Amino acid sequence: MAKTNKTRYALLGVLTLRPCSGYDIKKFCDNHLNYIWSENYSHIYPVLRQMELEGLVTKITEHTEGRPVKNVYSISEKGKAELNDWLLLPIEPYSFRSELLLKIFFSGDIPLTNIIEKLEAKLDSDKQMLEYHEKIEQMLNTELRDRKETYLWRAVLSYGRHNARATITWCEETIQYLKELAEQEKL
Amino acid sequence: MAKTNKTRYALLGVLTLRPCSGYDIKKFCDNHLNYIWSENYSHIYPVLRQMELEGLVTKITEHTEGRPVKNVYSISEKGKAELNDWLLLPIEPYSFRSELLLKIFFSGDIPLTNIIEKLEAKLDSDKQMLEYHEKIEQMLNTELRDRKETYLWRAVLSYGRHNARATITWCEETIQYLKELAEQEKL
DNA sequence: GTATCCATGTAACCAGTTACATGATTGC
DNA sequence: GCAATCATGTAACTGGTTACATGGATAC
Repeated sequence: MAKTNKTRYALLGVLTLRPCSGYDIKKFCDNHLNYIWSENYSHIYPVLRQMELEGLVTKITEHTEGRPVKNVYSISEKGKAELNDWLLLPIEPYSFRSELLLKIFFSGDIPLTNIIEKLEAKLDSDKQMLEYHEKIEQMLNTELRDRKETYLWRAVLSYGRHNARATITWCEETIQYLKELAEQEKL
Repeated sequence: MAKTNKTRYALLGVLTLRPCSGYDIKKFCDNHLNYIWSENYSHIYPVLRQMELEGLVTKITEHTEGRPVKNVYSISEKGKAELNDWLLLPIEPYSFRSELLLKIFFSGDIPLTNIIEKLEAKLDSDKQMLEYHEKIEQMLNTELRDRKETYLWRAVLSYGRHNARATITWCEETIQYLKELAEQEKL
């Protein structure tokens, strides 16, 4: 069997929070799950249709004047059951792949300045990630504070923070280290 | 164009270190790149053959008595050039996905004990990862110490260490936090 | 008048996974 | 006698990406 399709569970998960269109789901992933999960339209729409056929979700088509037609999906009892079964299963082994680390590993003949540039880009993006976490944190303390899942979302957020900080520290250390090496080479 | 095939660069990279068979490459990935990159045979072999056709690698078939035939590949000048071009390019944006975090995010109706189990499994695997890092560290200080790329490998290893430690801390904190919650619920 | 947002999809492609197939040698 | 290692591959599948296609409404 091929790797189980996790997209369906991600979509079902979002639908437990509230009924959504494909467009809403995409927005939710981009705005709230960005640092955990990502999806794109061309995967969301077919999976939603497939799940409708399987009876995991139900569709209602909304017509509003002056707006495009909107297909709003809700999770069914069957869908909830399937999601629950999956949530209980242990985590499948995951093969980590990092283009950045792979490149550095084989960069013996690449100018140090080029490697440093890559590290600085990574540093930037992880700093931005931390700011993004701040925003989510604030949301957890305001509009989302009364949802029963808040404590879990806080835990998930905390993972992102720990790892972003670790990466930032590593970037800074490594940039420093490579810069010192570059200095020595010049002498 | 679909996401560029990074497997070829990983294979080319390994071949810059020494000529290898597909089997050797797989072993190298498992033993040395485990925390950066992974490959499996059914991808390695076709990609090697493809790269041979493109003139990026050359093949020599070794016949040794009492052993299976071994196809040893070496990187060509053209292959080195292609690898180099890729190494110089900036890192492509990467969409992070974590099954563990996704599950936790949607585990509002799942028993806390189940979530804690998953965290303990993650904690274990990251502790093992740290031990594995120790081994590589020792290799860097002994048999690999005279290779010119050692300083880069050290940097890569350091990433793994920083992130494993961050994850371990997060797991411990979160387990603690959930256990306290579970206690409160019992009261 | 231009960019962004809302909204839904199809077509084509391909990277990577799982399962299958084979067989000799070495170490416990 | 059994498991692990050495060694190479094919077949089938599918998840996910990119590119393409459309078009009205709203904000600047």
